[in-house]
Amino acid sequence: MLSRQEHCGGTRHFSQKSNSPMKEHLNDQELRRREELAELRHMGVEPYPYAFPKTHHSSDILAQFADDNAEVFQDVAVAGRIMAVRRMGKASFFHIQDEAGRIQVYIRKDDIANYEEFRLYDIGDIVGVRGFVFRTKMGEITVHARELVLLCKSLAPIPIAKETEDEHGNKMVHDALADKELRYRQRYLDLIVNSHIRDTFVRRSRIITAMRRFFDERGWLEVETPVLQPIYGGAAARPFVTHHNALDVDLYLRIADELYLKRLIVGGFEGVYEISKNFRNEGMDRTHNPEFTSMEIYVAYKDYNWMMSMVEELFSYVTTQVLGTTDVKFGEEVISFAAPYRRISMLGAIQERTGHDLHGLDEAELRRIASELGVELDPKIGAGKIIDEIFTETVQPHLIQPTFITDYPIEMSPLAKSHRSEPGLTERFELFVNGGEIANAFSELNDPVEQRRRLEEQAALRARGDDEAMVVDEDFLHALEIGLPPTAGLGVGIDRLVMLLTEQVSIRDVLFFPQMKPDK
RNA sequence: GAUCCCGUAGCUCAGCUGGUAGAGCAUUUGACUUUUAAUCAAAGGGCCGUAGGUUCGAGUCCUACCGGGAUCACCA
Repeated sequence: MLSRQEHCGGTRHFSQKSNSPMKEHLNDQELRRREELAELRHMGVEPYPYAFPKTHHSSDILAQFADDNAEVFQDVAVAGRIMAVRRMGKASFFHIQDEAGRIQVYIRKDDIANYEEFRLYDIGDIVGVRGFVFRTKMGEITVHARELVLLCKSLAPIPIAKETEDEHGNKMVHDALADKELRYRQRYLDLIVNSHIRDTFVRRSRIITAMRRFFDERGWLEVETPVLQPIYGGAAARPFVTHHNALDVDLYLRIADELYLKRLIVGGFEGVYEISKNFRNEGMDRTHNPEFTSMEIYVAYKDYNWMMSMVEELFSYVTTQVLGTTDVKFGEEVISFAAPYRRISMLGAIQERTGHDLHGLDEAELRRIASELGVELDPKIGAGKIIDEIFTETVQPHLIQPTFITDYPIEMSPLAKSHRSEPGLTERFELFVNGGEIANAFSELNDPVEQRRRLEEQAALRARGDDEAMVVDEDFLHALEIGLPPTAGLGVGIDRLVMLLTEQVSIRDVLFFPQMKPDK
């Protein structure tokens, strides 16, 4: 027996793990586990074997086992991470956790050849168990082990959360890993210890899968376009810059897919979509991560009216597929994604909410109304942005149920087609849900002369110091000169959609690995 | 970028107007062949985020910095 009490030397704070290959100081638990590892090897046990033929998930057994069908479960093999151990001398119970949940295992010295080995196992180790299923006298469905195999010796301790129920059946969690920084930095630990957060990410995956299926069924093609771009475009945002050594040129990480996808419509595809990471070099907060996922789709021969109907179908489909209903609970609200959604123009929505008709007003008049409404304005912004500010302050927070806001000022929408009947506006809509924007779409501007003029206006803004204004992309303009058919385009912020459908208020809770400052 | 709050054992946290660092769980040793927050007995474990300062004396007070969280600003 090793004398494990002799190790009371250096300890290391749990959160200060460095990436260096050599750990300078091991705490007592880490030292002990290394000694156990050596002892296991000395006993001839391979602590890192190659495979284990498991037959069941924990949930399969718990769902299907009944006392009168016990013979069906005479020979099961389960595997997972040890999460709790109760040793009673010559017999022990422990729980293992697999992808689907937890199940209890019972081992007895009489039944297991390597019972002695078990004293060298720890919480966190991964084991395989072969045996039969039974119900303990306390009523818990349990695997009675005939064979116990170590599959992975864990060298670093994991925080142990214990869950109990009070007399009312309310679950209480003790000693959970609650520190958000640790949870984000070591998401693998978070997933082990707070296994319910897995559900958010499973749902995220299903949302994206449902979207793909919806598009694929309609014959639209999933495509990939460059992440590294010589000229960035398609949105108003600051980019990340990187450098290609062989070409000796700076490249930008994409801020949007838009301009490349439209090139593909020029090339003859009639429906293309892309689900991809975009990168914006801006602030981080509850709703912004520097890299985020968006879905953009472009369909030829359609306009934004068609696109609104498509979005209604899409979100009805996705919510039904993923949640089984179009009614989505979010906090106190129940949001209905059943079609149709309300459609109202931006100016109409402002008039409805404030009583002010902003049609045809000049900048001075708009500023007067803004200050009357208590909306603070940057003195540099023009008429279009003033309208947007008024909208954002007075209308947007009230848009809880899905609402299409249509017909945005032309200055804010350099890639959208001018409105067919409303001067100064574009055929653009955004979909607002629960006070936030989750989709943005337009009838795409395909007049190459007008597009050039609009991009040159952006360039002028840029020259005056607006570093988010767009850059003139000559190749994109050339593509438009070749000819883009009438096209409707849509972008959906996937992370925000996932937040909405998983009842999360922080983007960090729908990203496995949110951006963090480097750990020191 | 601004403001506020937080940083004490592996985890969750207590530590009052400054006076020798605490609890529960986890860990170690012993007992225990149907336990389940297992139980019972004993034990080990702290650069009190970092660096200065005030003080006879700082986990506690002051300053700066680092890290985190929240709110606001920015960001379609």
